[in-house]
Amino acid sequence: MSRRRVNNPLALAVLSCLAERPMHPYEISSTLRERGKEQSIKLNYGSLYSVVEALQRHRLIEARETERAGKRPERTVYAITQAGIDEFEDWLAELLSTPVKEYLSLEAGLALMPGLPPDVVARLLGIRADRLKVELGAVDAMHEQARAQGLVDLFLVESLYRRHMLAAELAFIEKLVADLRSGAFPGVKAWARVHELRAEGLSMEEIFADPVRHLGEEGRALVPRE
Amino acid sequence: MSRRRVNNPLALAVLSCLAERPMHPYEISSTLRERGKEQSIKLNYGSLYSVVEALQRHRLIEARETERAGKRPERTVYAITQAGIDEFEDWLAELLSTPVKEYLSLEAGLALMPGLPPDVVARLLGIRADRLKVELGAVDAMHEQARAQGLVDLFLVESLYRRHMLAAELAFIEKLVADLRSGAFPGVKAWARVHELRAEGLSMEEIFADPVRHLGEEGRALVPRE
DNA sequence: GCCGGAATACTCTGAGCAGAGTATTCGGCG
DNA sequence: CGCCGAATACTCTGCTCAGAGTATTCCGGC
Repeated sequence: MSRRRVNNPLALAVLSCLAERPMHPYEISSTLRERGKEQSIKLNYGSLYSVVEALQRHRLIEARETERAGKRPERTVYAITQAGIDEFEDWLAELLSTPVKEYLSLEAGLALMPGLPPDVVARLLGIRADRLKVELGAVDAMHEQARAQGLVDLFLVESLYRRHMLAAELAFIEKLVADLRSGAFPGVKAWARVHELRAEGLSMEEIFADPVRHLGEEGRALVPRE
Repeated sequence: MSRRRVNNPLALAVLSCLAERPMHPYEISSTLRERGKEQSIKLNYGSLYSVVEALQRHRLIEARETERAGKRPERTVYAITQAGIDEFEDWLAELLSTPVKEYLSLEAGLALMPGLPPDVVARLLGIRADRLKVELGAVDAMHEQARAQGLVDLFLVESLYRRHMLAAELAFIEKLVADLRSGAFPGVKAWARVHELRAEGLSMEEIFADPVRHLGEEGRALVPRE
């Protein structure tokens, strides 16, 4: 089991809404959406209702009343408990203070990148760089609009963080693509050669049985010592 | 349903191993571990075996033989199919070329950060910065050791990416902490005041019914126009 | 030669969660 | 005044996957 009884970050968002005032689940979802929090916290109804149920089971929130406006379906209004407030503050503090290992999809991609030839990888990463630029443009436009509407940085800080990380990724990718294209990336020749040989029908075992013969001096570097 | 029949990145890693040569599941896990890929791709046995089963169901891999060495339990050796090779290349290409929205835990934390008073947030983020520095040191030490053992960048690239992103996060956090502490962060006074008032028993509604009275001129900025 | 710990090689279980589906009601437009 | 689409407000289903548990075997030390 993970540290928290309810692990989904959406539960933290629910607690943060209910810390302001009692609400019913759909109102929680609308509030989060209005404030743009669904950009940072994945929100879907399936999860929302099961998360609310789980929070109630653990007495972090409690049902207040079931009201009905007009002929609309019944809605249960929930309020946060003292235990819920404590959990919210403790959880949020942990989130801010403690880095956790996150498995980024690009990290997986880079880890397996030798599975494609270097020129293909360079082309694909080039495409990624272009797409990142488009995304950055969209984020910037959104920020400008938000500021024009008088929104302060306090409510944009998560988006500013996102922008910062996107820009960092772009910088890394552009450097990597440049090195792959220029040949400055060490071992790129041998890496390309491996794919040529495999296309000719050689197996990995055959190639690495005598790397220097098949790949040249650079091939030696592909085989870790010890 | 998501685009891939088998969605777990671990499945991609399995395909990448079997693209080299047939293996049995436990050998796949050892191979990934040896190469340090479990730093970038979450690997646990429960997932591994269900992922292998799913890949087989979709004819991306197929069972070759069940062998037994000595009295060890039976092991099923799997080989990749042509469909599996196609899926591997297509999937990897997508991973490299197409950014996907990932929900970072810090992004969630920052989005909900107004739920704690600014001085507390600054302290917590300061702790995070310290921890990030420790992590960066560990990654650097690991890289030095890997290079000393003759490992080329090709097999470290995902770790270099990770390092780059950690450093970027650190830079963002340090700037943010400095702005919070110096008061350069817009709205920080009003934000602190909201928490004081709440501690005195006022509700959010009461405070925001007349923000300028409770929070001063700065309070106006906390209420978005329109 | 026997004991303990590491390595080998999985299996089981159940909670969580995503995505799709459903039913109702409101508001605006022709 | 009737229709259509958007908004409201959920419910259901099934699959994934994490974590813990299990059994065997090898190996090194005493």
